Amino acid sequence: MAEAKPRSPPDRKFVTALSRGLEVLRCFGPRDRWLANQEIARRTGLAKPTVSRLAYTLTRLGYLRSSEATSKYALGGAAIGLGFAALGQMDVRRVARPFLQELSQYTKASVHLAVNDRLSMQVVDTYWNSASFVIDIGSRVPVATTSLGRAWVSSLPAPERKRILEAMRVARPADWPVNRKRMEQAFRDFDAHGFCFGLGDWRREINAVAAPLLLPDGAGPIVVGVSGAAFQLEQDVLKRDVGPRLLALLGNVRSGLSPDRELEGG
Amino acid sequence: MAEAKPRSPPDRKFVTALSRGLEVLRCFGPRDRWLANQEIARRTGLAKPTVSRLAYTLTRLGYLRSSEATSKYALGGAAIGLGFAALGQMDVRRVARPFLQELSQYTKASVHLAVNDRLSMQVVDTYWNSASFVIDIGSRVPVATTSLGRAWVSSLPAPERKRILEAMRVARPADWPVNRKRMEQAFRDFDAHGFCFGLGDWRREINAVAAPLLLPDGAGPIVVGVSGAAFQLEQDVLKRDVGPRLLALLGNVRSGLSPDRELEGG
DNA sequence: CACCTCGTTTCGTACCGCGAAACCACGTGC
DNA sequence: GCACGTGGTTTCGCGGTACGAAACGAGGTG
Repeated sequence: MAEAKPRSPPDRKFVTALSRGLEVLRCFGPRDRWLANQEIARRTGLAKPTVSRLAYTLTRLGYLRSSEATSKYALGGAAIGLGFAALGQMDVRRVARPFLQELSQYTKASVHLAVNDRLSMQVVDTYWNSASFVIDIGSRVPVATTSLGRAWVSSLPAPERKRILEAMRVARPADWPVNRKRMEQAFRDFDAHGFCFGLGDWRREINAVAAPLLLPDGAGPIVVGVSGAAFQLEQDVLKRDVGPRLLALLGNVRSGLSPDRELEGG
Repeated sequence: MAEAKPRSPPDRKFVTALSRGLEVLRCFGPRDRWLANQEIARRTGLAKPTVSRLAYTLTRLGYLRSSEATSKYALGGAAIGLGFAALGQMDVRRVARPFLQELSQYTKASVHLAVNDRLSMQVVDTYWNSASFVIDIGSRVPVATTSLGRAWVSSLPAPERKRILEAMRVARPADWPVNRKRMEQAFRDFDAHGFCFGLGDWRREINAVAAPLLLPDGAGPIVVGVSGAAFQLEQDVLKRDVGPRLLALLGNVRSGLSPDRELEGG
């Protein structure tokens, strides 16, 4: 939704129909598997017939599938294919794997690799050893209240940083005062140490530390984080042991990516 | 102006611009990370300015990102987000995990969970213990030459089966004679045992067995497969030990999914 | 049956997206 | 320096596409 500017858009390059179709796909969060036409219309702010046509198109292309009993849609196989095509191109994952595994073993905690998507961090790799608590691949966690998210925001240049904070404020005005305070603390942490903390404010009893990895290929920053039971990962441990190890890991990963084969699609 | 339109079907419901935009995204295979405007135009058969506009739109929405040096695009974070949103709704994965892990341990081989996307099988979960060869999450393998693909085709009703085979024939005419023979053998295997084999014809020295899991939620069949070194997983072992265990596993998974909470979105 | 609710189809019109051609921006050879 | 080649973007008028109000249809309920 939003973006509804029927009068003013001098942006002749922007293809509205495409944008709307993708907006329909975006409706499907992890929470809602089946959405009715009307619900999609409500969420996107589009007219019913429009949704009907877009959904029809998406279904024909395999991005949606419709329940037999009709009138409900769910994400289809093509959507998965698309996401994994994107995932497969992140050779960071391949390079980082052994390091992440090792760190996971050492810390006896979970190690995550995440990318940003709007106001969420999308976990694209997970390693754990005996942790009872697992953020699975595919999980999404909020930017605002996790170390993963804070590390990501911290790594952005000032203007983008500001845009994100503004978006956060608008999205959850009630939480903004506390979020803002925590975020500013995160910036200080990042400047001082190079990593950010998450101390029980996403989930009680879960502490975490995370740091961004900037790649030279123009992609958004990737974030690596360690999380585990608070009694095991006290802030002091995170700051003095886990955090520095995390930074060392990032250095290893960075040099593991051959620095000269950029933009080579082959 | 009266009369007919000789060209496209009068499918007033189909939104062309959306379809084209998604076609652009589809260009990006695992092979090609960066695509130039022209290359996209070539692959999709669209006119250059059209591609330019679609790419612009997709970039603004986060589905693509453009290299600094301009003129090249790669898949962006939103694409990943979309795929994982779809993935997160497959609670099969959650339920199946312990069983898959156990089977992986028992067989000392890799165990995969895959869904179909056109002529590929998309691996959405992987378990391995000490296997040297790993098909990672996100890998795609061909339908035609793998046990995963064969099991999937075997599970389809006759008409769809036919359609897929036809698509396979068109896509790779040269390989069709041998593929057809193998596929027919796969159908016989499936009828006889309930699973299909892959014996070194995708990768030498890799044997595999796979079986489909049909879920009551109207989704396409999901496929579970075991693969490993040929000398460890001889066909006889696959047929007499691993295969039956695989079927038992599917039974467990199926009953693990509470059979009555269908179509219930959040 | 009348009366909901929700999804799809119709249909005329506004306007959106299309693509030939012009326009740029870089490289490259001479 | 210039012509030339290549590859991407912008212009702009036209055709037809996608939009959405309203009509239609399909289930469900009293």
